[in-house]
Amino acid sequence: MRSAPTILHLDMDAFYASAEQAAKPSLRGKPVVVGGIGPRGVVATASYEARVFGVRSAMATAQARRLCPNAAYLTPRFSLYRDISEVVMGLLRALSPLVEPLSLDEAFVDLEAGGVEPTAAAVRAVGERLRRDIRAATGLSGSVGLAASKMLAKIASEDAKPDGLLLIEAGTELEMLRPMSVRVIPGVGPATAETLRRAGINTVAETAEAGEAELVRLLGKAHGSGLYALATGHDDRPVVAERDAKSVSVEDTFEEDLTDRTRVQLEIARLADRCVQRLRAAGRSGRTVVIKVRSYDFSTLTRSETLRGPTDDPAVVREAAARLIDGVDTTTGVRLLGVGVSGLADYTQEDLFAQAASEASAAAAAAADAAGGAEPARGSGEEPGEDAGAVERPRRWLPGLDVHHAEYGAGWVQGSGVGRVTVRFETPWSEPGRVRTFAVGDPDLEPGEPLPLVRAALPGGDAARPAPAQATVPGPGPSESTAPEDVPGTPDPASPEPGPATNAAAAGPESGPGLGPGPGAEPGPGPAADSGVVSGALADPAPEEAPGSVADPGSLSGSAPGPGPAVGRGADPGPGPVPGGPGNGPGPASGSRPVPGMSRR
DNA sequence: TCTGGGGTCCTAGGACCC
DNA sequence: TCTGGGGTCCTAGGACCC
Repeated sequence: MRSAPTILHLDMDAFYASAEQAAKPSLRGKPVVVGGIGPRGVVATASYEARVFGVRSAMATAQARRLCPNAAYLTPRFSLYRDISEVVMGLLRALSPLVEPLSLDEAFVDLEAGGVEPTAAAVRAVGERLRRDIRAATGLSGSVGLAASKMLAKIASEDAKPDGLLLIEAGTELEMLRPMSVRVIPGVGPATAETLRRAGINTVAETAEAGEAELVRLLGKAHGSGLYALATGHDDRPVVAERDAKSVSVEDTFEEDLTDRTRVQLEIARLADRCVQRLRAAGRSGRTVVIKVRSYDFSTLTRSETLRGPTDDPAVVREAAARLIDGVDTTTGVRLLGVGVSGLADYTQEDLFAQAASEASAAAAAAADAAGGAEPARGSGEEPGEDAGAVERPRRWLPGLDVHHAEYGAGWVQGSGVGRVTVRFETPWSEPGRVRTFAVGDPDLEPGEPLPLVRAALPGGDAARPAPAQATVPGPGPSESTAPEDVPGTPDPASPEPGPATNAAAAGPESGPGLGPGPGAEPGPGPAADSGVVSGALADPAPEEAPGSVADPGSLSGSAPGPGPAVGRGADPGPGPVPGGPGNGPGPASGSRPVPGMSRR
């Protein structure tokens, strides 16, 4: 443990949800839930406004809908989050060469290695400036923890949320730590906490007092002694930049359990291909192929096979995966299938044949796969049955998706169904926009790309101020990089509507076209993933889609068509003036309250 | 309307070798 | 002709994290 709080931990506040609110002015100040939309989806991030209703990360989306029916339910747009993350990580790297990202929205920074004077005052100043810079560059807030060890810096940032900074003075660590629940210690999850609880250990102080021998007896060697060290404030884990991945895997949960053996084999082959594409994209090859099978009852098993040498050949991985699935009984129903490769080596063999093959498949697979890799409930259109090739995918207007209209400019799909698509025309820098409805085949409407949240966040840029109409070009570095991939492939089923309007949306169509598997469902063997998306959001009658809301004609007028009564939440954005309803300040961060042991993202 | 997707690390038993 | 010990690799499962 250092003698000065020179380890910084940054955690962006409600990252995905905040990014969506920043991108969609009509959602600011309103509950937003980002995650899987389908019947088996889970919440990735809930905005603070949604947390007030009890919505939490990792909760089933279905439960979230019950708790907070008026929230806007959006599918994640990873390309956007990745772009924002790159900007943030860039700011961190300007502070020190030692930056250790933990995910898109979290990282440790070793300020000492960055030459920051090891005093509380200097370190605090760096943290405050960082928070300002992040807000200026991304429009989002992040919380900062500063302490003498990784564990404490992380605990501090959690405590500082939202939109805060907490520095733990050297020497005061134990006193702050001891009364806390042992769950604050990284590595202590539900199972470990329960084991400890049964032994009468609930707090950090009790953990320390139990002694190392007792902890090892209860939890095993590594875990026990590791926990003892952390509980007594000993944490010398260094901040390490750049760690090579040790495995690559892909998996899909199906909307309905698979029972057909042929279908299971087909999905395994597809997953193997997607996995290899990712492996190759990373310039790696691997030696051990693993498949994962989750049954109808959620029990999960894995089977693996180690090859004689590393490979990045899709046929080899596909065959290994096929052999493995052959030995698994799937007659009772399969909920999830996965394929992974571990024992990674740097990709060396570079024969032309492989190269060509990879490029060929790239085109076909790129969109679908990239989307797949990035999107949970993707429904990228993987064509049923057939093989790659799918150049002509039916256009789907899934809620949340960015679009561009020849006349009205940039906007996003709020919902679609029955041959229509409703779009809200607004950009990150505009006022909340209006909603308009078009026929799904309207030639003036086309898929768009995520727009940068802050104008001119990049080099070339500097756009003084907004010029709404011009939504297109400003692709600043970041959004440009990945955007192309997933835009098209990214189906975002989402839901609907901000505030009160949501109701309308929900009510309307949802009931309309019959929810769920009704009659229309079963559109075929579509890949589950596929169906996932479509039916995901809401109804899904025809093969078309119909998630989201159908737009309410009412919204054309701009005002909230709403269900009149609408729960008290803010006024409808419509064209209206400032959104933030009554209580909430505009900032996403505001209405919040940290909720103790609460969520991550 | 139970429970995503992408990872990491640890444990434990068996095979195999010396 | 019951029987030791150690090391490494492989497989399977589980806990945990974001």
